Amino acid sequence: MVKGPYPSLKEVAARAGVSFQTASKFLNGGHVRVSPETADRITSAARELGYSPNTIARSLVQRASSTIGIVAGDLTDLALSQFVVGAERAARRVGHAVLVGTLAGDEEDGSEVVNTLIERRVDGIIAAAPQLEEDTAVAELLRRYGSVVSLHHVPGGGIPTVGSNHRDLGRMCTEYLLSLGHSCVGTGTGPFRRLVVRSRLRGFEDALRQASIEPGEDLVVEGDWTPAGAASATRLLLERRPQLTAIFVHSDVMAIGVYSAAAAAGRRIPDDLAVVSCDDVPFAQYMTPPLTSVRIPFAETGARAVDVLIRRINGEGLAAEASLLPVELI
Amino acid sequence: MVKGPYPSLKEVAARAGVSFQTASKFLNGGHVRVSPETADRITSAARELGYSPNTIARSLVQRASSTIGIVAGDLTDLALSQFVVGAERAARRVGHAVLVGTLAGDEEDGSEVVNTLIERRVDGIIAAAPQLEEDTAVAELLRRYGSVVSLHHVPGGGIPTVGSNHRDLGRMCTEYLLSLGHSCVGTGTGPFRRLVVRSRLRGFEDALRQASIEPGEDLVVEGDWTPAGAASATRLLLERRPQLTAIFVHSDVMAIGVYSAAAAAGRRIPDDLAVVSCDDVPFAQYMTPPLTSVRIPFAETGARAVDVLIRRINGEGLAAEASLLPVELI
DNA sequence: AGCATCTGGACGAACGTTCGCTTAGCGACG
DNA sequence: CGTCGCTAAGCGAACGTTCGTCCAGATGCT
Repeated sequence: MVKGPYPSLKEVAARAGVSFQTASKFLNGGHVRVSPETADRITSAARELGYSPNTIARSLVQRASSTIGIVAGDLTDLALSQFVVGAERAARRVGHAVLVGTLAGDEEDGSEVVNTLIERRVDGIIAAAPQLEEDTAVAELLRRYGSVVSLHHVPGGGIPTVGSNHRDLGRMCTEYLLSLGHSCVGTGTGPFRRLVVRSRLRGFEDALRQASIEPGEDLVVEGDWTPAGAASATRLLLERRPQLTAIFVHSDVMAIGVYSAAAAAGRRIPDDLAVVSCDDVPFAQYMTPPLTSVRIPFAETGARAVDVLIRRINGEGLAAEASLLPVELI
Repeated sequence: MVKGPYPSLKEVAARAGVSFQTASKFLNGGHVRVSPETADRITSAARELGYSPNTIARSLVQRASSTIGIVAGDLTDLALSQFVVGAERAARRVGHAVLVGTLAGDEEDGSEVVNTLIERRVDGIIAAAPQLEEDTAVAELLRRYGSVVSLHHVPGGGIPTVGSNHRDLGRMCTEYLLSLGHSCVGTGTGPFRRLVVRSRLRGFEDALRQASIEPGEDLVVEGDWTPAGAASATRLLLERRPQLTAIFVHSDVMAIGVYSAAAAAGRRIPDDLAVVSCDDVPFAQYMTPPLTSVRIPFAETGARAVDVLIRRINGEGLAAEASLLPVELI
């Protein structure tokens, strides 16, 4: 219960018999020459008093908080939480703390969250909330605020983005199904308004065309990331195209809905219906039958985002989109 | 790209023709009487300049950062992320920001994370990392630091805890299976070293005894939260007690492993083997067959934790364990 | 001996706030 | 007419650092 009044540099210095500025230089300020004996006195004074530097005061004078903010969407989403974990680790490694604001749920005010971060003078902001794709107010706020990196496309552009190449991902998944010998392949997607979804869809079409198959509109059903949506998408697909033998869905959780709908329709997986999805959640291989899924390197993306952000904070240029590569898995 | 030099109170005040202290009182300092006209001048000066209060400076003089720290374990765990989301929302509602430190992975140093938070002078800390149950170094650190609330038991005690009543939960799940007519019920648990696990186990035994069934040791197999562990636990259970017809597992993700093992053993669910678990992950009802699961109010627990913490920060007593209640679900 | 150079450390200022005390102006009251 | 009380605003200090400059003494060189 030490609490409240932390010992300050002044007290440490007094005990060591030096000026507090000297103590500051020695304790926090890197490499200043101090005679070995004073060094010793300061060190032990600090230890005895249990000195802990006050980052707040430091931030004030340095005008940098060594803190970055993350505006996160629904952390409950595995993808996002992996991203945040990756980002936090990377940030800590470079001496930055992470302030998170969640945007989960119905209509929380994005601007409010961002403003909270700004008032706390974070050095930079990472946007990792899909719903920001449609929020022009927040987009404007972020654009005005220099150091920002986003996981998703931000309306109006001008903000560097990190992520994976989802067009490749869509193509890869589809090609995998085609390579298995399937010729009638459908897809249950996420909401079309998301850029990722549209990218994956293009990849899907790419692959079909390359196999000289016309990617008919009836092969595509929009979903909403939920198993329920995926289940009804599957029903619809099977109804439209009874000869359908393969499905590419946009997330592992959706795949569960596909399994469920397939069972209800009396289709056996993978004999009557092959399924491939993406995310590679830890339980994918334990589903019956095991799910084929593409791993998306969310944690690495988080680390990458921090990397780009720090560079931006330090004023080093670059604005391009950084892409990372996905890997197949069974 | 406004960046760096935010306008300060002084600049706002200069533009409005008042002293900066007056501007401070009016803008941030609650209800001070100011003549309507000056109020107006200050307001518009602030708006024109795009003034944003500097929380850092405020924290320095007030010796309170309006920030709380969360030491979180693996955020990738749905339970924990729900908790964090709940906590963050609650914190924001009372004007506090949230600094997270993750402890995910092998051996990250808990003390280091906690120290980072302390150096940033968070007003209080919420511990939400299961592995802290075994970390006496961090426990000591937290105990010395007054305002702490934990989601898990902290070695040495002295730290208030929030959570659900897991003994009741264990009993509830087991009774449910018994009420279905099963008389040979087994359980696949989490690691025994976790208090939650032991509590649930006691509830399991309570229920069996109440039904006049001897809770044999061979009905219990320790798992590790993973589907793989649960699958082998299931195999072991079925091997020991071929007449087993019901299983209670400690998480929905583990339930997936049970399904998988049951399928491999040729047991049909729920005809040959009934399964109940807890967490109520969103996809539980879409598994085939739908999973019966107990909902644990993680988000509410997070909010509750913040509540207790804030009270502690304000010096209002109370140290007891606060419990919340779980609800059945199909 | 005189001067430049280095070394260990002190010192003042600044960062942007909040907080408590003081003050100028003004109407009311006895 | 002197005093009181009120209102609107100003002023100084403090919070715990970092940073650049300054200074005294010791040492080296000629």
